[in-house]
Amino acid sequence: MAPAVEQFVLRWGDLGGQWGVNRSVAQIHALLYLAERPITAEDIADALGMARSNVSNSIRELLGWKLIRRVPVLGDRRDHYEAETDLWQMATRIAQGRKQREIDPAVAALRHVVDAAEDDPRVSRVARDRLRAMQGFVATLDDWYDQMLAVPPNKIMALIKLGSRVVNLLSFGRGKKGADKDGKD
Amino acid sequence: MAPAVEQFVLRWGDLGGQWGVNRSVAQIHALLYLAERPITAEDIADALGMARSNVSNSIRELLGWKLIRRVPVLGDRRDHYEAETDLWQMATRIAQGRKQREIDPAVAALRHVVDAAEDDPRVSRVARDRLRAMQGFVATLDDWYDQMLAVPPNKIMALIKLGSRVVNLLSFGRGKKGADKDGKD
DNA sequence: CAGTTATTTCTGCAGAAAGAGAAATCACTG
DNA sequence: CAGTGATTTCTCTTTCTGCAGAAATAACTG
Repeated sequence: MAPAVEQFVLRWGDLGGQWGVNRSVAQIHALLYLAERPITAEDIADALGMARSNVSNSIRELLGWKLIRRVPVLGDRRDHYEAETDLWQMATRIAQGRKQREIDPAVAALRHVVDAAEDDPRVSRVARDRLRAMQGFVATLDDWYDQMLAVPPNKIMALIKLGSRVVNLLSFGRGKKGADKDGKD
Repeated sequence: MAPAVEQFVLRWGDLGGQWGVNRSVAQIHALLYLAERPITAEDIADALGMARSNVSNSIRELLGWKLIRRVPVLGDRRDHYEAETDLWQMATRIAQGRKQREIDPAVAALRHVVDAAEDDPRVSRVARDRLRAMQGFVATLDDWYDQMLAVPPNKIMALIKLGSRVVNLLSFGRGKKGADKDGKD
């Protein structure tokens, strides 16, 4: 394996660790992302020096995230895998997964807490207000997140390319300071 | 401590754990967020049942993220702390912190890997292309992130309230399907 | 300068998580 | 039904991380 590829695999694996994805999973994903053609589980285990079982479990997780897919290869009974290479698809799927697994439960928990606080006279007025504020805020973000995930990738890309200029293109460019016209507000 | 408050502290603490913030830090933050008035490190240790030293370290971290601040109290030599209660400030500071600590290193690492790949004949054409694509993608997102953090909170809020309708308000609403006018594309 | 309060650093412990490998089970093919 | 590949489950080991507490240091006050 070329040093650069190896580096990428290692870095990506490490990165995954920081983001709550386990290292093996991230490494396998990295390897498949750079692979020219579909490869088998055994090849993966071989290339990365990890146990077959570990590869099997990790593949299962990656399939769950829809970041890789199984592809049949003529004349070979073994399963081969290839990665999703459309980066927007990738990003979207990761974002969806994280939202479902982390954000949604948080929102639910928060709602529950706020409900409990409403009925409790021992909770100060200040605390109650802050809880409500937090709940509203999170709900707003959550809603936004959903909407953005529903917008087709190419349009999102256009939005991003616009960057902060989007602010000026819309009506609320009428802020106090008049002349910040170059995306640097 | 009222049950609802305790619940919030616990939930928030737990949530922090999932996001790479350690539990004590998140709990202290939750407690301060709901507090009516500035409180001392000792009170915190007391309320949450953790060691003074632990509180001291956690406070230091929270100060680093600028999520809480020190405030003097008349007639009391001890230090008191209060939380930032503006949720947009909070979100912005967390986002900035995470970017600095996680995204930026990743971008740098990726750039490094791409450079290495360019000079290496052992790296296949496909792999090289994919690395470049990844690098470009991440750089774009990184740039966007920076720009958004620079936009004042109230404008961001306006954008978010618009949600996916923002797409239609801008010129590239001329997609194939004509009539999706209610934010549900 | 003595006494009090805060911070900081270091060390050790405990719990959680990750990964590896063995073995059992399942599925398919000829 | 024998043989091969794949998945799944279980357990063991190892590694990490969080947290507590002790001790050293620093800052301030009367």
